[in-house]
Amino acid sequence: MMLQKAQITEQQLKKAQAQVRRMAAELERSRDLRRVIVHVDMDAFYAAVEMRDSPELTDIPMAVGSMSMLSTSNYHARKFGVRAAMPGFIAKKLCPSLVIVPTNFDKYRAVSQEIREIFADYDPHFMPMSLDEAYLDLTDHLEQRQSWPDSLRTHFHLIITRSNFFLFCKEEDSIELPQETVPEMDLSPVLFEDGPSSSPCLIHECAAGDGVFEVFGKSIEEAVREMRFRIEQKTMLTASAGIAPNMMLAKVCSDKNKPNGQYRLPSTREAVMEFVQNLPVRKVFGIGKVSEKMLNALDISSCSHLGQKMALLSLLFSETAWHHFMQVSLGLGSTIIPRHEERKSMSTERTFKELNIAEEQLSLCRELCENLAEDMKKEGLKVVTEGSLSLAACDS
DNA sequence: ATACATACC
DNA sequence: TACTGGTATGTAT
Repeated sequence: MMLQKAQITEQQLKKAQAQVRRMAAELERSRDLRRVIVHVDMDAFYAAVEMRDSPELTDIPMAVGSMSMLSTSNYHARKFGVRAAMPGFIAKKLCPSLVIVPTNFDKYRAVSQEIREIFADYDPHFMPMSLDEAYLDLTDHLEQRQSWPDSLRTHFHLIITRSNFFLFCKEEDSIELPQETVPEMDLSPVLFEDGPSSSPCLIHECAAGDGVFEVFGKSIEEAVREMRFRIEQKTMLTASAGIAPNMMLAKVCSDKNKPNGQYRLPSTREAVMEFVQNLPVRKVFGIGKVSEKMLNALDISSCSHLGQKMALLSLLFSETAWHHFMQVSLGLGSTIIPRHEERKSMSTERTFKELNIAEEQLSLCRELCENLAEDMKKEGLKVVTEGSLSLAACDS
């Protein structure tokens, strides 16, 4: 690429510059700042679930995974440089006291289901990206919200008092509470005891002073704060969120005040351009280790550099890659969240189904691959991906 | 069409 | 001792 770069003439660059200007103007015309896109991301998800369920893990560095590979680590462990996608045995060298907990996928799936129920209240067409994160379009919710009474924006705190008294609320629970406790609420608060020595009058005290419930406002920030609050009440886990006019920016914003925070990028061209100027290219979804290295070699590390070198990039990268860079440098991204149901995925099952592969054939392929893997190990060869091999065998 | 590469969680 | 596994998409031939 550097060789190619050296052969570029002044004239080529000039011509490209004109092209870039035309494209920028066209993209600018397509800019849409009307949508409110939110990216929600659970904080250190797997690790947080394990810490929640095992209190002895809360104050120590821990990670979820195995000696071969870690999925994620808690913030304590991150101080030692222990990261997701790091082999456990290397993490142990960085942090000898690290506790590694095996993954409990079923548990994370269950928690994921819980948070998705909350997401659906704000955007029935939200797009889950993994068990712990999702994109939501809050534009419609926000419009509805403006005419909502306070009661629909009221949510209950979980209170743990000295006498082990809990009060919290779930809309779907139907357990009755004495009327005088929380007046004028559509929601039914639930009251239950978790200790022998408790007195109901505590509720009155809390309701009057400490704010057992909270009324959230009508702004986007309040709506997102409310959503995060509900997630925390329901799962005892925290989430971070980013609010922006498109998916690309929302994703970056959700990382800004992590953990347990949120960040809103105002929906104005000026704010977006300002934000994008100082944004390291590596932060952008789709620009990974390799692309970063290539861009760095061209003295590009932030998105402002990206914008300055678009003409050069058009001569070195493919049309699609260049187009992506172009969008990024202008702070543009998708404002339409592909609908959950409409997204077609090439799942393993689907592949098998479409290729008309019988369960029998599949297990035969798997067996074949297992045998092959065995033989390879005997020969001292490294087996990288057994699962994908069986899929490849079927594919062929 | 196929293989290989990059990226994401 | 030990460096994933699943999915999507881009690039090269």
